[in-house]
Amino acid sequence: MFSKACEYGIKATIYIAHQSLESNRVSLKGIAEEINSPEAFTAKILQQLVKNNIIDSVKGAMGGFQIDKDQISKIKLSQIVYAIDGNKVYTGCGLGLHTCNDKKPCPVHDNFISIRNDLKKMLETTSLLTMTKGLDVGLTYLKR
Amino acid sequence: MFSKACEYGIKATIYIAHQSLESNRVSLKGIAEEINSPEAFTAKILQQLVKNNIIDSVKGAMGGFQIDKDQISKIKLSQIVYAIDGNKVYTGCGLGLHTCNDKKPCPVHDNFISIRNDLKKMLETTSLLTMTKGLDVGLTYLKR
DNA sequence: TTGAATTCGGACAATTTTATCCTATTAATA
DNA sequence: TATTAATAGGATAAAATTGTCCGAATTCAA
Repeated sequence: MFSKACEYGIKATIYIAHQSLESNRVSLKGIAEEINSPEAFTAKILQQLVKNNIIDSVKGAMGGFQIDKDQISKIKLSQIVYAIDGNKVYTGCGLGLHTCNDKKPCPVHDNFISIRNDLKKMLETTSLLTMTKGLDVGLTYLKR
Repeated sequence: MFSKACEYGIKATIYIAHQSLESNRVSLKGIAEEINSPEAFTAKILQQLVKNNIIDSVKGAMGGFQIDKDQISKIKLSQIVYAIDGNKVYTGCGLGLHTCNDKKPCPVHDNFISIRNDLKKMLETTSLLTMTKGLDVGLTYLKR
């Protein structure tokens, strides 16, 4: 569904948010360990998230990544996905046609449209805060 | 959502079905032209579909690809997708976790599960016949 | 002010996916 | 039976994605 890069990005953002809620700034190394991802590759993805104003970075010793506490409930899953995978999740035709719309639909257009809409809606309504919820009670997990 | 190979596979199968309904056997070349796909690559995909008993092939002059007329309503979109992309559409966790289930869910597990179920259901209930329907009336398209 | 810890960014490498090429095999038909 | 039109299949190439390495820049703290 998403690219590997996007999966890492989502997990990293959730972890950063979770730590930010407890006022902890986290390092690349810590993130990669916690979400089980290749460190250098994760660094690239974090850079993208920084550029897209989803997370903040602080350089230098004691530096790291963090998210403003009051942003955590405002950031939506859709923003993270968009920052890394672009809008292909939303726009793409199920069969990869360039022009596929209600007027010139592909043979599976109608079937896909509703599922795509549901997915879009879900991404746009799921907040970062929601995704961090289960973490501390050990209800949800970021690795394994 | 699907791989390029899978997209070509779906389009090719729809085209073959459409022609088979009119008792026409079609060649690789004709298929590739009709669905706008690279010929040699399409050949590989057709081989997979043949091996998975979704389409039939006839070698030699006047050979080509076809589908038994009475199979066309029985073949489901899910079979085509499975033959080419395997079961990752069904099983994969939204964040790519190895172990992600109701007992140890990832933070987006519940959100994904229903969309995934809807997708699965759609793939399993959409028949090849259904997908060929709009084609002859010019209601749906395989290229552009 | 120097050293250590850290992110940034460019270049590169490995892997996977997509695509091509060429030869072998098969079958119809002249 | 020879020719021709087709699929089958192996080897290879190109492109995209995933992953690594290393030096530069920045910041903290001794």
